Amino acid sequence: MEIASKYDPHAVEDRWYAFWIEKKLFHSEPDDRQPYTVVIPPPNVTGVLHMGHMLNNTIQDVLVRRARMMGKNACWVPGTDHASIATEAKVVKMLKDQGIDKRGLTRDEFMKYAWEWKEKYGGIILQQLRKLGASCDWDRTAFTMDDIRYESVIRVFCDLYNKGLIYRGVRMVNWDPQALTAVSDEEVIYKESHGKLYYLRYMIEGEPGKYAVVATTRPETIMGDTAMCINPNDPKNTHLRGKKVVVPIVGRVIPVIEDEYVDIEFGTGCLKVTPAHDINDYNLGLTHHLESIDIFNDNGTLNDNGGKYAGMDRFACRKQIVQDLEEAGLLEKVEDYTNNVGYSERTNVVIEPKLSAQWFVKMRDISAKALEVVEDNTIRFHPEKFKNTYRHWLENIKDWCISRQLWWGQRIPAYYLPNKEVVVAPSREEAYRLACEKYPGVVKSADELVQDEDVLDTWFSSWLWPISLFDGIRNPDNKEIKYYYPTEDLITAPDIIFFWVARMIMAGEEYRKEVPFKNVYFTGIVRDKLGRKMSKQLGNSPDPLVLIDKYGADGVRMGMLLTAPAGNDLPFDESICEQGRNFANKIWNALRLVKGWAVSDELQQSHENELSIQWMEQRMACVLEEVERDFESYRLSEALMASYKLVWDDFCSWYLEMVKPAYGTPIDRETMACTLDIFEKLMCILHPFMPFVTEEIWHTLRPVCRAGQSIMTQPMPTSVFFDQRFLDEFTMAQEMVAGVRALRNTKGLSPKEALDLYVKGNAPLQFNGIITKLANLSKIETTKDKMDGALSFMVGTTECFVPVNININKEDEIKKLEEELKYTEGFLASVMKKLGNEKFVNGAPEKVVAVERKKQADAEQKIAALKAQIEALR
RNA sequence: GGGAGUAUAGCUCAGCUGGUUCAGAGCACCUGCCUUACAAGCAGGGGGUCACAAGUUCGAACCUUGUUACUCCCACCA
Repeated sequence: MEIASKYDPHAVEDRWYAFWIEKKLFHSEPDDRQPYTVVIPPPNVTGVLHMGHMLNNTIQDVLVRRARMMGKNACWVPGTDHASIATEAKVVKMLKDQGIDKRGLTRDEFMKYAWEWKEKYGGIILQQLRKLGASCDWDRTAFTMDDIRYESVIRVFCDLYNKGLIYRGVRMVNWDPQALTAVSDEEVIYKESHGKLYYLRYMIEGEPGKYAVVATTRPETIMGDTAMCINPNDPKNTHLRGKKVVVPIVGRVIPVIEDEYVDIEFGTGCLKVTPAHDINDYNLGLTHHLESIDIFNDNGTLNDNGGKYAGMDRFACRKQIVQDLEEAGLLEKVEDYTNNVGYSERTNVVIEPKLSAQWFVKMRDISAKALEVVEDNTIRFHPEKFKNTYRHWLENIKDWCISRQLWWGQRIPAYYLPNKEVVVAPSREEAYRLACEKYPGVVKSADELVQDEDVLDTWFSSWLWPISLFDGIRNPDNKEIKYYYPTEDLITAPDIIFFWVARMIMAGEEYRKEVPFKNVYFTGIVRDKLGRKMSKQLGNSPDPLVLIDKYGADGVRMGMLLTAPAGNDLPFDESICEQGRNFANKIWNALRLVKGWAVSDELQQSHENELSIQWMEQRMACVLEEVERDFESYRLSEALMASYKLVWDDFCSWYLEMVKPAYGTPIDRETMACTLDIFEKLMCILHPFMPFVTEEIWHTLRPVCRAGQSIMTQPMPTSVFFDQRFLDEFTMAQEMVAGVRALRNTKGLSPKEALDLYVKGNAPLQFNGIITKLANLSKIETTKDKMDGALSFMVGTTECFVPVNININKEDEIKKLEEELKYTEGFLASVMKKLGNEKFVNGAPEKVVAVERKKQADAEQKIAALKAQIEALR
């Protein structure tokens, strides 16, 4: 059979993915096996695959595939998130491009367009995940706004409302003037920005010519000023007590109030108070019962309260008002100033604090248990340091603003009566019944009820995800939720620990009385070579599909995993995918080698081959133990590295060379069978990391037996007992081989020329045959005496001699030996110093002292040998 | 402003309870090889004051304190 000398992922990947789908190998149904459930962090339905998704989903796939091979009923549920703001913005833009203005549409018309858009363009990302090899149960694909999830969200809203955990209130919220909606605190990104600090003169009423100076970064908000505030302990402003001042330009007379909130050191110690447009001013307004004057329209332009500036954009107004102040002589000075300004995460416009009526979830009670289960490790965080972040947030938690002034989302099931009362119910009909019950005679038909215009925050759907995916809100006792919940591992990025992770834990406690997952694995953030976060704006993110095309899905998966320890940022450089690609090719060529061997039934298995197999199996057991430990502690990159070295070094570089028959000669059947077994097991170990190439090779190794089957469902090899002493002895044999090779290298001896090897001291005699083969020796003998005129090297305390025909440069040899002697003597000296220290000998554990004595003996022996060799050369 | 974390080879990282020849791995690099599986390869090799300083200890990459640098999170003083 002809096998191409280079592995070509293109020919393989799509074929096997189709095969897995066809055989329904990703699909899970509840059965007797132990469940292993993972829910995907639902990507935005509008999203396209980026490197963060690649990392995140590769990790999930590794865990899921491994669990499946370990005999668990693995279920990885995919889906997408409706992403209110992002999606609505995209649809609005699309409509605009078609010349349609959203404001000219009814809600229903808009929703129709939005759903059409979603059906047409949404979920591309799920298609892309297939290229990566993701073994999601696609039959279960869900959407946060499909019927089950929509209804679940509505039910939860009603339930929490009835429990008194949801309320409507007027609060200062973060207003996004572009998206025209409130956003939660978590969606505001503060960025340092360079602005100006304006010093404005507020004339004191009744004292002509006298004024107080106020420093502000936002002079346009003076129209909303309803007080000036000073600190009662501020000596420089005592003269302002009880006075009234005149707001510049506006002319309104406002009182001077006193509050310790004001920082005496900042500016002049005078603060203008604009309760409608600053959260701190708002709080001052509450304490001092100030009037609130809202000067902005929802889109960030000034409203009628802005007087002559009405209709202007807030930033244009700032410019104009500064000019007007200057002309009026009311601008004292302007300084450069750097402060933090909040931007909307979604639209990147400056957030405007705004008073408005919104719906909130009371967080205090609902969050208490959520802290506990993480503190007591019912849910484990990997890495653990994120517990700190989590604790800090929960201990300072604020109520969650869940209403959004958008159409794309679950519409809030609150209905207003003509008498301004509100009822909350899952449907208009039920709301009507409820209204009749609570306020008899107020409404005559359901049509009279006016439903709240707002939709719910997208996270208000996502927080139910692990439950709603299995319909556990609507049917809390159904078979699926009982089987699959709680899920096992959650893989997510640390930046949504509050948005999502914390809230899922709360929802889990509230609706299942149980945690939603047992482990949370926080991935790092994928950055570029310069350490910048990869983002669309910067254009520094490679297209994952192009990478897959270039290096193969297996290559990219491996590249990502190799440098991605949990919680560490991943400085991604495309070149690391090469390592993955090269590895796939390496295994591929091992396949070519093995498949090229002719098998003979006549041949007896040699002792060397038997030993080689024994070693390889033990070595595999040893590494498996390590891999299992790594998986238990979620150290995936280490598990992969250990597997990588097992295959490349132990299997390819050593084992295959050991059993490889001489060119043109066959291999015995027994060794061939064992080699295939080992090779298959290695493919199983690698399968979770590199699903495609391992499936292809697994089939090619034994095409007839494996037809119609998949490596996916093979049992994962587990570690068994291994003899460490045997492995150590082999290590010594390896060192002897390496010693001979090094001699050839430094002395320019051809690898083709067979050499003799004489060994003085301890040697792993049982491996002589193997050493002979790998080092290309004609013979290997033990000797009691050192040999003159031969090249030499040492393995531990064992001396090895290789007689050669070339002239030995005695000076060079002596120099080399003397260097080693010097090092060993230094080493011995440090050992002796330790052993000479009474406190050490008495204080250290016996075992440690014994080790030191062994070091001493070995070093002394080595020094004697080196000295003798030098002497002989002289 | 508050908190957390990190600092080990050119790069990315291991290094567990302080003690094994403990200073490691992979990549990169250097040298020699197209050896009939693989140059996406083989064989061999060089490379680190474990950020800095002090302390604890018989013994410190590891524990303590301080210093410096970087990263992240939270808060949002106009």
